[in-house]
Amino acid sequence: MPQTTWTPDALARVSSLSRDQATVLAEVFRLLGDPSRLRIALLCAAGARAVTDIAEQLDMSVSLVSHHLRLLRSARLVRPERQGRQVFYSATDDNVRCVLIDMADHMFAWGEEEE
Amino acid sequence: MPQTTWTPDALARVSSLSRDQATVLAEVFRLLGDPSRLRIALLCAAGARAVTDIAEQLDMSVSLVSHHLRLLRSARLVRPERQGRQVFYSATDDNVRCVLIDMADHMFAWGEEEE
DNA sequence: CCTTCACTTGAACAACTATTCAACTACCTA
DNA sequence: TAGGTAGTTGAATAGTTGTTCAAGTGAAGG
Repeated sequence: MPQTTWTPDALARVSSLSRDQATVLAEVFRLLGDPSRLRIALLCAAGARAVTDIAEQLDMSVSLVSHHLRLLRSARLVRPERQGRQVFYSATDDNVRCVLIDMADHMFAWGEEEE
Repeated sequence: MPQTTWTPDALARVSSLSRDQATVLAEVFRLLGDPSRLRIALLCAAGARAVTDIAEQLDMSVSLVSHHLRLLRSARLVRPERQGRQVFYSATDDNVRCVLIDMADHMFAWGEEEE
């Protein structure tokens, strides 16, 4: 059930973003705007995973996954953690995890109901 | 306050998107991944606006705004409505409006709190 | 009809991006 | 130390994208 009213604050903030604010915000959207990267990000949001495991599960080359992880890492969307030879990646914190999963879940449900 | 647990359903759905599902989902993120387009989309989400007004308010050329609106339109994120010589664009429905504003508001707050 | 306003469209171009391949580093173990 | 496993990184490339400019609609007014 869609919400149809927001606080004047939220509306004002959101509809009058400065160029700089929009750039920062868009950067995150842009990173999630690639199918491969989106799947990697969501996988990491669901729990820590090693690079090879991600590559295998998503049927991508390790190199490609690593390249994408570097971008997600530099935007602080995921965080690496060495454990022996493997590097486990996961969402940087609960906040990021929350936003990622909620957005995807929200938009996924939405995508299913139309048409 | 971040949510740290989700229904197994939501987690499973979100972390095991097929290539096709990821592509559809990523497409929307990709569209919002450009600063200019993001600002246009949010402006339309906040209320119906004519193309010239959008261009003026965001300091872009009318042509550029129109190009971006075409992309947002073809993804059914915005909807045109002729009124005399002007064409007013707004979010296609309350659901889209809700998702757009909530996502932006959410991520905007998040962007502010880090660092 | 002609003009003006409001917008759309197509071509063209520079900038950027996803992917692959090969070479490289880091860590473990035998 | 030698060798294998796990990941990173740089270059190269094919493809995509944002923006601009010029030309093109469609509607209203004279």
